[in-house]
This record gives sequence, structure tokens and C-alpha cells, in this order.
Amino acid sequence: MAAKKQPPLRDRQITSRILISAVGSLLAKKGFKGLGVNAVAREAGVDKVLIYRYFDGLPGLIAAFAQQEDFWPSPVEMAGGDLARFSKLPLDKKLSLFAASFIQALKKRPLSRAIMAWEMIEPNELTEELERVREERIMAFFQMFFAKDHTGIDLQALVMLVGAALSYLVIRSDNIDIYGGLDLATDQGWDRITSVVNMIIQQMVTPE
Amino acid sequence: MAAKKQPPLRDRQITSRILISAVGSLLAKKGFKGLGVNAVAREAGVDKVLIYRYFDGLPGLIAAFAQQEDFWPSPVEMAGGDLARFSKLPLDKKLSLFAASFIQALKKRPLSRAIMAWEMIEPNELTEELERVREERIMAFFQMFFAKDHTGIDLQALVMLVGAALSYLVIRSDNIDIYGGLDLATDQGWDRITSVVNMIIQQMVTPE
DNA sequence: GACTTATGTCACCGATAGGTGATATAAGCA
DNA sequence: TGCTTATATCACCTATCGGTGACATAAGTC
Repeated sequence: MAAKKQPPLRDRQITSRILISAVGSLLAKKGFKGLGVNAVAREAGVDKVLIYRYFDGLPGLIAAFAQQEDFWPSPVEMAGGDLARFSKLPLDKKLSLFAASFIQALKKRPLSRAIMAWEMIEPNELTEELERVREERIMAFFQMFFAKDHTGIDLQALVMLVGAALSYLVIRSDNIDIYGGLDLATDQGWDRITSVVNMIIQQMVTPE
Repeated sequence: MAAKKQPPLRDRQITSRILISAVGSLLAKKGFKGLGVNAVAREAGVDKVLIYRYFDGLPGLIAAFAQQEDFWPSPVEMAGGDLARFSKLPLDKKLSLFAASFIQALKKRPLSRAIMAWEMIEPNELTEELERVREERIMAFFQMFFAKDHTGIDLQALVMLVGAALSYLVIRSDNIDIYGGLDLATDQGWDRITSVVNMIIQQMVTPE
């Protein structure tokens, strides 16, 4: 909640930033359910008409919000923090590290999870753009490090399947503790998940 | 849209059914976005107070709706249609058949997908009940057919991981065509997915 | 027939939604 | 200084939300 009874700032830049960050905090607090012009303006401690004036409405404001945040993990983050080291690893180690980094990256981004969930129910211009960026990023990463396999397996399908599973489970962990008997609320539960992922990787990329 | 100017039916059973089916059609038409007491009553052509009287509110009505619909695939459906035959299969065949059946079951249930997506963004009393039923069902199925493995692998984690991946991908296919380079809009794309799933199963449950 | 109960409609409540026009005032410029 | 413009607030609009109390009427019971 921002302060309210100071004299108004009369600084479009700052006010815009306040509005943008209000989107973030509101999103974190209430999710997309509570995301409306009135609520955002209230959260920012600013009149809602400014949303229309500065951003041409809520979609514009959200678009501005999305641009300044690092929603999707960067390639270096998905590679565990060190691209050079990552590129020298054998394929199975690469995949394991990628999976673990992916989980961590998602776990630390509640807003990204909220948006991923949002995309599933309300596809619109905004989520389309976010989706496009994400697809682009993940494909670039894949091309860079996993493209030239000749093992005969469909590495892309494998990676994306695991990515899909991990995405789903991390998103679900916001709402439920148990999924199919797996405990999504504890490290032990996640150890089971990473273990089975690593086992799959072992079995798949080092045949026999 | 139900008829409106007939004399009222004065039949609780029928009126209740009208309300319940109104939930379904409204959900199909507008998604959960437009799902409220007013909207449901309007769709049913009936006064909204009956929702409170007969179902003790919208959560109760939705719970009633959920019970009569086959949201979640039954064990027999997940077993490919024939439980006896299924139970005689070797473990890897069981798993493959389960995966394929699971995809088909989800693909033919747009309402289930919508609700699954809903659960991710708006956990509430309504979705909690639905979630509980689903967890129960899937655990019962797992216990029945996959519980007694002695292969040393975490079969439960494997099954749930694959289930999570498939759930995510089918839900996403409602909104996007391409996920991580996988074509979710064509049978060929899904063939890639089922192939890699089957390969994982082969590698995991029949070591060497 | 008279009475009770169940079924249903209607009118209304306060809260909140998205959206707009009028107004105050500070800042920039001549 | 005086004028214009940008910044921000305020008051208000209509629509809809979830929810409730009062009332009409048909059905069932004695």
C-alpha cells in the first residue's frame, strides 16, 4: 500500500513506475482474479484514470509490467549459471542440470507461474506475446545445447516432455500439496521427482 | 437459453437438473470467467435464489454438477476399456496403454481441461472438491494396478510425472499449437509425444 | 374446504466493476 | 508576470456482482 496523503508527485515517470509495480504486488497478493483497474489504482494509491491516460487501459499497463520483469529464466540460468562449463558436460549431465535449474528457476518466480497459469485460461494479446517470448527462449536454448544429438532418440520430445511435467508440477504446488501421492510441499517430495527425472535421463541417453 | 414465460414448473427435481446443466453450458460457452450465481440463473431461466435454496450456494451447485458429469476418466477408461485384459498385461504394456488412454480421455473432455486450468488460478471451495475427487480416483487406480512393483524404481513418481506432462500438454493444446517445437495440433506431433513416453517406459521398467 | 409446505418470482441491498467528464493545481514557457 | 499544458483528483455514471427478505401460488395434507 503506497502512501496517500502526500501532495501528488506530478511526475509521470515515477507515477507510471508506481502503477507498474502495483501490478506486480497485486498479482503476487491476489493473482489474476483481483487484477482490475480499480484494484490496481487502489494498490498504487493513485487515481485509476491515469491507467487509461498513461497506458491506454489495463492491457497496456500489464504489457508495460511484463516488459520490465524477467519472467522467463535466461539460458545461462537454465544452464546452471555457467554456460562454458555447461557446454563441456556430457549430454546426460547437461540434461540433469537443466532439469534441476529449470525447477529452481520456476520455483523462484511466482509471477511467472501465475502468468503461465493465466495463459491456460485466458489467452489474449498479452499472454500471446509472453508465450511467444518463452517459446523463442526455450527453442534457442535447445538449439544451442541439445540440437546435435545422433543417439537416435527424439531428444526434443524428451526435453519438452520433462519440461512440461516440471512446469505443471511447480504450478500445481502453488495450490495443492499432494499430486498423485507426490508431496509437492517438501524437499523430499521434490527429491523423488528429480530422482526419477535423472533416472529417465540416464536410461534414455546412455542406452545399455 | 431455456424458455421463460411458461408457467413455472414447480418441480424441484427438474428445476435442479436445469440449473445443473446450465452450469455445464455456461462453462462451455464462457469458461469460469462468467460463472456466477446471476449468470447461471439467467442461463437456466430461473431465479437465482433457487441456487441458494437447493444447493446452498454456487459451490454446492457446482459440486452437484461435478458429480453427475464424468469429469475424470474412470479406471476402466484409463485401462483402455477392459480391466481384466489390462490386469494381465506386463507392466510396460500397462503403462503404455495407460498413457495412451489418458491422453484420449483428456482430449475428449474439454470441460475437464477447463476445470483443471481453473484449479491452477483460482483455488477455492469449488475446485477443492473437484481436486479431491481426482486425486482419489487416480490414487485408487494406481494402487489397484501399479502398487506392487518390486523393480526398485519409483514407479509412482514415474507415472505421476508422465501424467503431469500429458495433462499440461493437452491443456496447453487448447491455446497454442506449438510447445517447445512440438506440434500439439496434429496427430504427428502427438505421435512424437507418445513415442517418447513409450520409450521412457521401455527403458525404465525393463532394465537392460 | 382450510391449512401448511414447497416452489418460484420479484424487488431490493451494498459492494464493486469498468469507464468518463469536470475540475484543481503545479510546471514550463512566453 | 500571465498563459498553456501536463498531472492528478474527484465525483459520478451504468452494469453487474453475491446475497436476502417479502410475496405469490401451486401441491399436499388433514
